[in-house]
Amino acid sequence: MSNQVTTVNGSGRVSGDISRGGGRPTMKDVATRAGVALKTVSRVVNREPGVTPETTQRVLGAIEDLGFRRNESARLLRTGHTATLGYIADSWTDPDHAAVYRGLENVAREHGYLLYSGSTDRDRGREERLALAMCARRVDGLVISPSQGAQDYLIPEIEAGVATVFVLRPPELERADTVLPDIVLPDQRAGARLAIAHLARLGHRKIGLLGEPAGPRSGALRSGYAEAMAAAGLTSDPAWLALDAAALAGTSVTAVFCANRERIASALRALGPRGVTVIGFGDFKFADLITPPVTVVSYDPVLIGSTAGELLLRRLAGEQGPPRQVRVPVRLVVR
Amino acid sequence: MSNQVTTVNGSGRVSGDISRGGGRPTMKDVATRAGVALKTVSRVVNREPGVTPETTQRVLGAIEDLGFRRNESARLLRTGHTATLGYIADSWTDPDHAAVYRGLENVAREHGYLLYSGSTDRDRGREERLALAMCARRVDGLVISPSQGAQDYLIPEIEAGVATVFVLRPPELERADTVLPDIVLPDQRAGARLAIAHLARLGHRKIGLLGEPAGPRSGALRSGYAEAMAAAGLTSDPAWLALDAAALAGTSVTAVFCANRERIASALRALGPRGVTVIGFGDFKFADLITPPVTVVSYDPVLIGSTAGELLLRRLAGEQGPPRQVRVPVRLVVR
DNA sequence: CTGAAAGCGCTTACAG
DNA sequence: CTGAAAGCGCTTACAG
Repeated sequence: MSNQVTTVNGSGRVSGDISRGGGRPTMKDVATRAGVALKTVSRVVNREPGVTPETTQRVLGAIEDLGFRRNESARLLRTGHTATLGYIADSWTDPDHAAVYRGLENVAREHGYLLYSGSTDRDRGREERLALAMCARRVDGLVISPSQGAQDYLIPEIEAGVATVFVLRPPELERADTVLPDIVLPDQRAGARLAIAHLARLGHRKIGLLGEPAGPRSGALRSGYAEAMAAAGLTSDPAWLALDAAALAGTSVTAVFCANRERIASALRALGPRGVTVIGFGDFKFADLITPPVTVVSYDPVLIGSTAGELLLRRLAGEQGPPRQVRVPVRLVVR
Repeated sequence: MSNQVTTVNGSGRVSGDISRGGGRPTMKDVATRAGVALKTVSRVVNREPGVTPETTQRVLGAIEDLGFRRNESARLLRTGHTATLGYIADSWTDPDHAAVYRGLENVAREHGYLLYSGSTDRDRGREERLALAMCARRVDGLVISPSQGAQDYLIPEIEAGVATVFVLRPPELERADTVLPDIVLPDQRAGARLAIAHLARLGHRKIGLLGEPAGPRSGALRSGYAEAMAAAGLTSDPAWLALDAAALAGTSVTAVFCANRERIASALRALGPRGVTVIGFGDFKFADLITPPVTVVSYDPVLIGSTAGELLLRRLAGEQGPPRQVRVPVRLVVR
């Protein structure tokens, strides 16, 4: 797409130029104008009792006249906490990460927290820089989708009291709560079992796997697949494990199990109307409009976000105890 | 989907309970430990010149021993700005709003800004509360996707120096920069023209409109459609303007122009394999997998976000002048 | 009912 | 090269 943009100045009806104003009024200014002490302004602003109606009116008048709005950052500096949480996602264009944010924000809003956020594109360096920048601003808590690699940089922060919850993928660090879908835990293959069992029920016996090219996580998926095949009473040809989209059309498999949305799309594009059943991890918008129909293993990412938020708030409320591992159920969306 | 989640405590291998630590070391603590004045610690931390290597080493040692990390919020309070921008979106599950965030974050990261963010679900009250909460934290700038209604609550903030840019939809307030796709400006119907002209080229003469049910924006779309029909030399039946998904199947139209992604999906679901051509605003992931193929009018939301960020930075750098209206081009994705 | 002082954790302006 | 004091905009603890 073209990067060209068009700029038009003014609308012909506007009041004038935009210029940066100078200096906001402070409580001190309000106090001077109202002829009271700083502390009295503070009392009025905080609705503390023990101020006569007349004084209150004078102060409120001065606030109105000056357009005073309290500097929350200054208040929070004195108070010790910041009423801020941070969220570090992979990417805003990944629907799961965006949906986790929605769930987290719901909880944050209800409890008066504001959110810092940023994305890493799965770059560990960006993850660390973002997390430490948020900690330097003294966020009360952090929700992180961990990139590949250790999270040791967080240990001093956690010890200093930053509540931390990892979501969506298991972290290496074992000193924080986690909220994961039931498909990524090493000892639980609920997702793979659901999918393979469904295909077996439909009569499929030759089921291929379209996974990640390589890396530490591809092994977990493969063993999950193997386990699920065995559980369904099926044997798997080693060749079915090493599939990529191009090889797919040349095999004898009648169904293919895909690691994620991108793989589902690759399989559909490679196969065309060949009658091979496609199933995989991750539902997506308007998936119901695709022919042939594609069944998916799905979970509720919004629930992951809200659960992470609630875990965070409980820790901030003082809950002690070992790290919690919360599993969000997966389900089959049959099409 | 079930709301049931499973919690497991501990992993059997962890070092112990999670507990909130107490108190971070401050510069004062570092100064005491290093046997220097506060100001000297500040010099070392800020890499100011004029500190002997020996003193520097003592201070760095104390920082290391204590695990000191400067409180950025306190520094910024003194400095006067916050190096923070705010982004207020409709919803994180709307791909356009998430993509705008990506573009904005790219610019923010390069320039050392952190981002507050929140979503409104198109609720004006939430928009106002979020924006004012961010201003109370003294964000330097704000990027807002405006909900229905006036944005007058922002006037004092803009006058106090909060740089503001509206994105995606035109605001009522005329005192801020805007970055909009070329389809929503009242005097520019590029998007509608592109779509209708394309259909006319394919030989369609009876083209329906599947728009918003009602409201102030449905009128704009209808006149855009009418204008585009006239520009293509076609006449439009009033009945084709009042379509909903259910009525669609009963009309004689051979093509239908849809206001947004949701309408595209409704049309496809209602029509099935009926041979009516569907076209509309808004591309989406895996749209190429849908049969019959659907052509869309699209734009680059990431570019909207980065452009908004650059506009913001220019204002923060002191640029004066009338509000700028930036238009991001739309294009046809033919399928 | 109201206020003067000290402090949150840092930087700025000035002195030695 | 180093430091003591004042201040960013607020709240806390105490006094009258």
